[in-house]
Amino acid sequence: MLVSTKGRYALRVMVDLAEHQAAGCIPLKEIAARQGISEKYLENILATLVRANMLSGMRGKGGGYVLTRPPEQYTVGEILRLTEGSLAPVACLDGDCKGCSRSDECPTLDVWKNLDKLINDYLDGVTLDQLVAPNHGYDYVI
Amino acid sequence: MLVSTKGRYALRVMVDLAEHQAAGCIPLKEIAARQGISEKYLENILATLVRANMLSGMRGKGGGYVLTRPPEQYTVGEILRLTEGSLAPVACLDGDCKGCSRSDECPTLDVWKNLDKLINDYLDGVTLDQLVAPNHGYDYVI
DNA sequence: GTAAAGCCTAGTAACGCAATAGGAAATAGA
DNA sequence: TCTATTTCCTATTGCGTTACTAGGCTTTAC
Repeated sequence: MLVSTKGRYALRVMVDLAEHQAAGCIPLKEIAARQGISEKYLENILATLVRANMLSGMRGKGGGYVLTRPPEQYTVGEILRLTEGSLAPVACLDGDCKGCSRSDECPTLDVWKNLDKLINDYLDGVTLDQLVAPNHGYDYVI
Repeated sequence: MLVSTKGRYALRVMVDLAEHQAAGCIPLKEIAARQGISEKYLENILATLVRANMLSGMRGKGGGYVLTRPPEQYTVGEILRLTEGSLAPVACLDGDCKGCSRSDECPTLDVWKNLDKLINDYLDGVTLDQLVAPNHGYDYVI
């Protein structure tokens, strides 16, 4: 599996925040309820996004999370690479294993490289605003 | 990780067999040595390929493995789908989880579907003969 | 008959994933 | 200042999958 729950949840949450950005700070509780994800698990995921400055978290009463940029400036690729660690389709292209002793003569390496580029290019071409439902684009603030 | 060692090894072995097909039956021992893969582990992988009729195994002295079709009739996609079970990039598209209760409204589902198609289409477009090293195409039989 | 090969069923150690637990620190409002 | 609400931080745990390993049986050529 290329993308685990962590990455999938992260993406859904980012879309959720984009859809509700007009409402300002959104507390984790609200996102978790809306998305049907355990609050504790979401905490981990949001922490990763905050540390990478994709979100900012406001503590205390009335706090919550907000996007740090407009939705069109996030790509799906960067969100997934961050939360998954890597989107490499095989270990051969991923950090540690890089520089396999057979890479010079490996007949399959090009397939993996092409696949890797295909995946990353596609996901880097999709931005968050493209995933926001049309009817949510202009939330009214109550 | 989309593709594990099982799929990677399977692909390398298939290429190896394609390169040496002129030599007839190739015993597991020889492939394992050439590819630097544990014999016992390779056994499992080859068993899967044989059961799917991608290879045939000849028992007894002088036995070994041969391709059942010409290399240009194998796609990388079918080899990997067989050995990996599935090439779906997310669990949402894979057997059990299919029909997630949120799929009707999921804003990210299209991304996964597109990615899935991209991956499978690419891998189905690459055939085994394209991975065979040029100098191995016409092995001399000794 | 024997050596060389594939076939078959288990078993196991290590790892990563998904989730949980418990508390510390910050903040707004009463 | 007290309290409720919220994020932040560091573990820990159960579970399934991956990557192998073990041992024995069957087939076949010489």
